[in-house]
Amino acid sequence: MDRSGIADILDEMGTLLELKGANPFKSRAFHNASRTVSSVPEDVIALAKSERLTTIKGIGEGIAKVITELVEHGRSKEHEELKKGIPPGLFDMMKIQGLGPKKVAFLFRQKKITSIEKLEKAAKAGELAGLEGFGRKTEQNILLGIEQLRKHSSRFHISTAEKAALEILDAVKSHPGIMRCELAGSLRRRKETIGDIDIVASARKNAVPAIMKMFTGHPSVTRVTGEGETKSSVVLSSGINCDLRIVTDAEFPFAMNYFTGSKEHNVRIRSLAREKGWSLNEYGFSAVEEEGKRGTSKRAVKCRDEADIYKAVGLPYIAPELREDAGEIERAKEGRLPELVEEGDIRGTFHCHTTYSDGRNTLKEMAEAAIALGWEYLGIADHSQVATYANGLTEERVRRQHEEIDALNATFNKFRLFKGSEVDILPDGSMDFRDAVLSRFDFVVASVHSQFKMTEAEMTKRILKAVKNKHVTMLGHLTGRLLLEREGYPVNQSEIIQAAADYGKVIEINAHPMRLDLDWRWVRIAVEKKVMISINPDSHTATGLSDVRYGVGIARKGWCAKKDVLNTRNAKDVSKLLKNE
DNA sequence: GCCGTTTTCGGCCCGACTGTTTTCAGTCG
Repeated sequence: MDRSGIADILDEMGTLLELKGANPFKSRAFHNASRTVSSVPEDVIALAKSERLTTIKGIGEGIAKVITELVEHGRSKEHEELKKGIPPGLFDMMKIQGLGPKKVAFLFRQKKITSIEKLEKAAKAGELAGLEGFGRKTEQNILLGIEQLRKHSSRFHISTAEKAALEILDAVKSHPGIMRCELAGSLRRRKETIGDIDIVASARKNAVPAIMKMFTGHPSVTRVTGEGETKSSVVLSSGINCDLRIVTDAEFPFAMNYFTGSKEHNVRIRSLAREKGWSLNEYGFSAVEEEGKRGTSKRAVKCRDEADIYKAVGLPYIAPELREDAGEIERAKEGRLPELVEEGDIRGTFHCHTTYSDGRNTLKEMAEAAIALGWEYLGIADHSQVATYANGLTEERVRRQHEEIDALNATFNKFRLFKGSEVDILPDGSMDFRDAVLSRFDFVVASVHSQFKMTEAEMTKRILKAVKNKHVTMLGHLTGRLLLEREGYPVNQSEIIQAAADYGKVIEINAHPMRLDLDWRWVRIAVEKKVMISINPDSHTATGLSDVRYGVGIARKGWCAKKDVLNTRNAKDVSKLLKNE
């Protein structure tokens, strides 16, 4: 069993423990271990085989045993024991807003409800109201929750969420009573997909009711699910939940920190605060009352911004993108946080399509858009010949495109177009152009566009062959990770990243918002193995070039420093690097 | 189940909101 399979089982075991009403800290240990397994840079499989799993923080004797069993036999006895008597439908039921493990387990025990369908039937028949802890209101909310679950997938692409968020954020910000107001949550942490939108604001006390009214009455709001003095929740027309929290200005940095999360990061920061004798919540630090020591405890710390909070717990500022409790706190303690790449460091990008294949804009228009962004170069990479569906270029058309690029380059002052191609990796792992043609490009992006239904081993072998091809400089949207509804294909990312390191290849972060398919965890592993990263928008339009920022978000999550990113180099250095030095 | 510069036992982050209750449990983030 591979890493993600192990992570899934551990997570499921955590949920099973919740459903069975086990010690909540025990179930949390499994959920934590699941996250750890999918995010540590070490090779979990190898550690299991050499009995060194417990060297990983958060994996002890018990969970190590489960992982080892999964690696060796593909199944775990303890997992199977836990699953006994728990219908799989209960997991679906827990996805309904307002239904957690306790209520789901209760409904199962009392009413033998084992699926969303049965739950819906019971709720519609009015059989739930009157049960212990259930009333009319809960029954209605369950039906609404089911409806919402069916209508919308529970997560949204960052680009969709950002658009919806900025619209309502601007409206709230415009209220004269607002002092500070920002996006928090996973949107601020720049995750590829967003569960809901969090807005944190500070405001004058007497303006709060009016601001809440303005928020819940915004045209993009379709349903108000909660309205309180400090917090209101709504559902937007796009189906995304959006929360607004209003605090005082002194509390603002604490609220920002708290609601930016991640939850796991917060837990760690709060522990650090505790070690220093403070309790930390979304409003500030307060002294922990020690028994018999009343009044002697230290004074609360005032913080103007988040950096002050980190300073108070003995850490340097940690950028939101890093706050996943994936090693950032240890690094911060050691003063070894990376100096993250910034959007402003980007000097150009690669893997862009034009009207030569399936792009919407001409070479010249793409170049002009890049110049308008202040970039120094742009890498053109239209499709290769086998991609007939995308109007892939024949050898003859490649020649013509190169002539046009040469002519355009002659007209530029301080800008350059690089000649590239997104060449298909054919099912047998060979490339879609002859070596003689490949050698004419400044760079070659190798991508899979066909025969997705291969096994993981077959697909990995196919891509590894391309990695070893000396004309290939860059691997295009390569992990085939399933992101929301998009089709994916299975590959062994570890092996491919290792091969990229061995053969000096560049790995692409596909910045196209619908194709953010390189998980930040893998970016981080690539960075640790010193693989060069390229942030490419896979743009088919001139306006799409600015999508690079989504890739920058993922790069930052993956701990990319400026030096790890190809696009931060000047044109001359890029040329050298792509020529394989 | 995991962890330990006080610890191998006894902690493990914390508050708002909701809907159900009549003082609180469950859920969420």
